[in-house]
Amino acid sequence: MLLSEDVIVDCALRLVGQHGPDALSVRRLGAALGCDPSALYRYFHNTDDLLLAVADRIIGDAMAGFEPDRMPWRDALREMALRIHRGYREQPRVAALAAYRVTRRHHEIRAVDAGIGLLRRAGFGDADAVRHYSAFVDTVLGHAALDAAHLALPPERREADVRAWTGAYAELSDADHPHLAAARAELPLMAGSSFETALELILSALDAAAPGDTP
Amino acid sequence: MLLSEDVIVDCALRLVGQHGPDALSVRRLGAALGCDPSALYRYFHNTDDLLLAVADRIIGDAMAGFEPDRMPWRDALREMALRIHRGYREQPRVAALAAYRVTRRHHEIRAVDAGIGLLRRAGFGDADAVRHYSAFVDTVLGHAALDAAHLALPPERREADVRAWTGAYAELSDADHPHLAAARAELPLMAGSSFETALELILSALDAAAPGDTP
DNA sequence: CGCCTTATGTCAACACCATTGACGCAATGT
DNA sequence: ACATTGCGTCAATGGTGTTGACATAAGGCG
Repeated sequence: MLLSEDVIVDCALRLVGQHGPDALSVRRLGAALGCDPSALYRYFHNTDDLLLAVADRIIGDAMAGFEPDRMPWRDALREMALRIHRGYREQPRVAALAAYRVTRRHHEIRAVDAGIGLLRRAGFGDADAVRHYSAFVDTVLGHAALDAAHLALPPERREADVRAWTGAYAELSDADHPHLAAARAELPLMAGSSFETALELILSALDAAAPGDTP
Repeated sequence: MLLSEDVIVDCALRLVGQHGPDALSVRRLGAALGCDPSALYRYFHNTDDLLLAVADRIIGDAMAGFEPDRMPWRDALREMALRIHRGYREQPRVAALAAYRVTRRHHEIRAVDAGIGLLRRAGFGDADAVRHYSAFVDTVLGHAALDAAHLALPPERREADVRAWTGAYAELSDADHPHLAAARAELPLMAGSSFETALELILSALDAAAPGDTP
């Protein structure tokens, strides 16, 4: 028994980390494992299934050691968001492929249970807790996917995007773009990630909407 | 001269609209146009180039007729978000690949100018206006990418994701997942898009943070 | 022990995909 | 009238996921 789900997922993460997202193909994976590509179908129904397993591994690693019960719900939600975001940011190439998927696997299920629990602790009713958790986690995943996609770009393309905000965007005619002209000095702020700003906005909105703590 | 950039982009949009996102391939496009697939390379450097041309058309269509000056800044931001989200949602395959790009083109520049203008009108200083616009638009784009990617999935996989929330997720042991158990009846809420909930959260947070209107 | 079943990896093949370079043809400008 | 250019075709290359038949090894059991 050479292969196993874990061995394959390990290898997939290593492969994508080293050779980019396009390296994740059944054939290359088989070559890296030293087995026939079709052998993988003994362990995963198809490539989508494999991708979900990889995504769940990322979630599990990111959430390892998370103990939401030891802190206020806002802080716990913030830490959860930062963990997920960091986990995907460290594997940008996988994140770009998998951030938007429902893995239906163990680690994701645990995370969802914890997240909904935090919002119930904030005083939300069951329906509101689910709705707000959904909005919260999708916002985090959306930013993670965006930032990951940006990180996964070839370096020269990424630098061109950054330069756009400090260079090209700053040279537009003032008449056509009065607000860009007024805020010209601040435009480089557009180049970085806005994840933390958005996270604090969402958290403050949830705080304002929460019926009341039940600590 | 049978072909042209416009004819090809038109056909690509029609093709995706009629036969689903997977229909967008050079071969099918060639077949639909009645020409050899390789003829498209006379007009576009590669498929990515073609995709960006299609994306540019989508952005232009989505923002056409937007007049932010005619309404309160919150309503204008909301409409802007809905327009961008709808535009991408109608072309999921294109959105999934292009939502995170900085186009640096005309329509994007206009939108950024308008958005920053709205936050300046809300009373934010230049730096805060840029920071908050960045967080706002990235949240919208992140959700658009997520929803689009979900819609771009093959139908049976999308349905499997939806079923996960109504089926598999509802059958977990209560002891291991107390909050999922408590909110079991509400879990199907996780299956749909959370974009509008998140949008209202962000808008209310911006509203609360705004120093004061300058209408 | 010997047989039968099951698990697991191999192999060849199918049907797609993007992309490229050589080729022919027709129109255009000189 | 001739050369050049633009444009579509053709054939080929090398990549992709997935499938079904085949071989081989491992246990379970009479």
